Amino acid sequence: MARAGLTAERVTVAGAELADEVGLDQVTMSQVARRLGVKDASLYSHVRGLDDLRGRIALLAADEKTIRIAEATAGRAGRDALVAFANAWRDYAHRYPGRYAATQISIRIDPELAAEAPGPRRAVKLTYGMLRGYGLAEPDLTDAVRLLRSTFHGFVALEAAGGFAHERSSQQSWVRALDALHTLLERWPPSREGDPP
Amino acid sequence: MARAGLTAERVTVAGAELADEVGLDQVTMSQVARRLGVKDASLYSHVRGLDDLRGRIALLAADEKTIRIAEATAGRAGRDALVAFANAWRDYAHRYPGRYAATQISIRIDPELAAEAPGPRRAVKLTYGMLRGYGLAEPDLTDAVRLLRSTFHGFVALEAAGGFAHERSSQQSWVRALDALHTLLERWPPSREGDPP
DNA sequence: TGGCCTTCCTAGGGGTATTAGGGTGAAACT
DNA sequence: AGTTTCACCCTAATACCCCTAGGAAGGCCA
Repeated sequence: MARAGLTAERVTVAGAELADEVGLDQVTMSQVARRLGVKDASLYSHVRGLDDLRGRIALLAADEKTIRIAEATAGRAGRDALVAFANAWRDYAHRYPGRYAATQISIRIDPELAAEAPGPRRAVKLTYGMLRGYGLAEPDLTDAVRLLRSTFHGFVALEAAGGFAHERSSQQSWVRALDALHTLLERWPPSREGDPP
Repeated sequence: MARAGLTAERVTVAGAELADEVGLDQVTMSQVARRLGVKDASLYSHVRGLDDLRGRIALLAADEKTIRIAEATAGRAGRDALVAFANAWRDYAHRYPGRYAATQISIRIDPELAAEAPGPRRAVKLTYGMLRGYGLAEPDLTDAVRLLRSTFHGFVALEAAGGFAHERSSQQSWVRALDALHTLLERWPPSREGDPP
């Protein structure tokens, strides 16, 4: 009997492809095994179980997305960097919807596994770096990073959920949202009275 | 044998409660049936299946959330309305995490069922109404509505996923995000060159 | 060649979704 | 009151899924 040559990474990639094709919640051990030409029990030598597989898909996606963003923003600053960052984010979500959905479940990933993945940490650094040109200082910087991530994620999540009716294309709203965020970052409002540090 | 007195709505509510307790993806026909003291096959007289149940939970959540927002924003305008709107949204997501998660799957809900639910339509109206005081005209109005919804949803989604580390409380970032959105709405940037309507 | 580890298999237990069909309560009609 | 009707809930059966346990067989090294 020929060996299939499985490995944790190959199983993860097969799961990620399946997630993009049929949705993350349709990713099952049986389907992944079928795609790899193997019985489902064989996967358990490489992956602890379904939750572990989903966690690995999430970390794979986080790494891939971070790399795309890093390439897109390299050598850019200010508005250019913001637009490149945001478009790379959205492109990834559109192109790999299943993988992207996996990134939303980060709460219950094996910490040991997550510690090795550079994606999330690097993503945070990238976002801070992108904002360098706007001259924000802590804690405004952290607040701005969180606002941007929220808006980017929220936009693509609502797009994926069909939350935007078709009167106006979501592409146009996206461009205008980036305009708005850029001007917002240029004139970040000072903290109002009564906000303790 | 005593009748359990099931109905589509009671099944939906049981599913919603279960979703809040154990997570939406742990909501199963068997668990819901157990909670209602009934065999799982009995549920199929009231609900078409698991997907249908999830769709009903989503519509229930949309209605509930819209009502909370409507109550919170009644009689308010400008910044007050914005803050009340956003806090009602976030409170709902925190208090009913399973129901809230259900609202993200709106893409595959039975259209016939969705047509009867007033929640989504009313939510859109509410958002437009809240922005009335800022003096925006179409298509900026639609773009602003989408930006706000994206940010609100993205923030609570990232909070739920554990996306915000604990250096700075997410509550503080939330307050500052609302500040930022308010000033942004007051000075909505004009459309840049080359944006066709 | 012989031993050993890894890989993949078969077998099986337990859970879930869904359909088909039957019995029984309770209200409605005569 | 007796009967009919219908909605409700059940049992039974099929098919899929996750996961564990234990066995056979390929590849590596001595």
